Amino acid sequence: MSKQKEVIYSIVASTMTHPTADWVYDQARKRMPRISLGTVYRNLHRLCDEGRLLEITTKRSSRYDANVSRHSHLRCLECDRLEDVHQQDLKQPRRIHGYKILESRMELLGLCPECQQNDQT
Amino acid sequence: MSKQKEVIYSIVASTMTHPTADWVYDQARKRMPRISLGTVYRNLHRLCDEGRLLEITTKRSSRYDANVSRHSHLRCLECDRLEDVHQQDLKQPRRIHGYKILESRMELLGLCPECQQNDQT
DNA sequence: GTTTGTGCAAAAGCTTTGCACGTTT
DNA sequence: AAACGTGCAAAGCTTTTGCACAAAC
Repeated sequence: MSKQKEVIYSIVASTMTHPTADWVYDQARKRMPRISLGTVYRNLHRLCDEGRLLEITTKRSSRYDANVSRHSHLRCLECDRLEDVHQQDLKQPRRIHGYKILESRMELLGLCPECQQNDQT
Repeated sequence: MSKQKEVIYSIVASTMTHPTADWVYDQARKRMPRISLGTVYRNLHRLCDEGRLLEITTKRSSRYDANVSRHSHLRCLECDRLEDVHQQDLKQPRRIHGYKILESRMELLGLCPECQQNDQT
């Protein structure tokens, strides 16, 4: 684990804001002024591959989360703010954490039949 | 409703593949060779604003869906294929439409307290 | 000394936008 | 003519990548 990777992980782990790569880069430069954005992206990907971070795809950009346990997200349609929601909070329907809920989407992620077959090859 | 907008809507409505803007552009050019990609993007956005299309954000790009009724999505982690899932199909847990399910995410979309306040101003 | 990671800069998507022109009313 | 939509091209943003160099093993 390189010094850079360690710093990047600790930055993501230290916040609840689900930061973008660019925000992580800005923070990282405070500690390592010569770090490059490419390095930030490379390490964020590696950390995701290792299962230490979660990547959440947003309209504008990807966001990263050090909480890799099973949970859902609450996103503001206006400012793109992203928050964690725990399972037990999901009982109330129209209002959670002060948000006015307008839509909910369930996304199931996996492998389609074709890709499962290709994997065996 | 301009001729271009009509063509764009009908292309999205004619497929179940949740196409990207680029794919829509390719199809549209077959009918209107001089249509531009900018026009495709502009009209896709207008159609979303009018509630006639749904935009689904993917890692790679945005995808569009003419089925605006409440439903969930099934996405292949490998090839990015996207399919609709109906509520009643969600009972079986690990396998749906032949997909091997690896993760599921619920996303709640709405307005955060701050944006609700700004809206009133 | 081989492997792995880095900084830098360029390139590669996808998407948006300024502008002049065309269409519609 | 005023309002709106278009085609084209340029620009904008996020993300990826090739390369030479540095660090780690």
